[in-house]
Amino acid sequence: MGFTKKHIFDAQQNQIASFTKMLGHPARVSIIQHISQNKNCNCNTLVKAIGLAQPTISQHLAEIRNTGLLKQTVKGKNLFYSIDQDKLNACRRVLNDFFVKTQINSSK
Amino acid sequence: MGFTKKHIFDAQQNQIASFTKMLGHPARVSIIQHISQNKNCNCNTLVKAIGLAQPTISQHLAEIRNTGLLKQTVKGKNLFYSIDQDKLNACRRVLNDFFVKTQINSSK
DNA sequence: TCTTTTAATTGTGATATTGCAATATTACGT
DNA sequence: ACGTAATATTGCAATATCACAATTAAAAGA
Repeated sequence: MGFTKKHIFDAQQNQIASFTKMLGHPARVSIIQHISQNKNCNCNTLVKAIGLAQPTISQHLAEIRNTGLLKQTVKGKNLFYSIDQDKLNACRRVLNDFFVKTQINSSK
Repeated sequence: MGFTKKHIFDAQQNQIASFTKMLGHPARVSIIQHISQNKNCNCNTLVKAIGLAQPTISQHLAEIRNTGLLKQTVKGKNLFYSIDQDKLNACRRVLNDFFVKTQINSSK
């Protein structure tokens, strides 16, 4: 087959999987960390800092962007990225809820 | 290429990516939820509850097991799974640390 | 011993992901 | 208009993932 059978799972399970799948690559973890720690972080900055080719970084950025975690600001030739804190908090809450439920019920 | 260049990232980034990658499939999210909510949960239970074929469930279980998140108890013919709470807590702390750092520094 | 149950393993086809070179696009500077 | 810088897109090869049928392995019960 090769594709995930998403339809047999509920919305919350797919949401958790979607966010963690996006985080499931060290380059994307690193990109998010860089953006959160540096103002005026653009694609070139990330290419130099991380050491992957420009198309590769651009592609990872697109995947992060697709989850809604990034905000963009155009300044001249540059496209600066920042983290959408509301979206990040929402993801954090969903994951936290998952952890809480996975812990409480297991103590029965 | 096709493979991840893990060596250019640090241990923490790879650890976050490794755990979230494991969580990045709704079947594995569902399996973990089932195990945490039911005592005496075995492979067959999960096959019936989730609706994927036995080898598929077994394979997902193996991926979760490889991150160290599962404990096993043999009772007769059955192999019951439970969540390793220490491991889960460790993953939770690492992820929480990631969230905190991603939020605090972005407010500068 | 033979059958049944439980679960892991193997093999395979389909699809997705990773990474990059080459190219295209867009906008700024001259 | 032209050159340059920044980034996205395209195309491609290598590898990984997903799902399952068939098989194997191990243990329980008759």
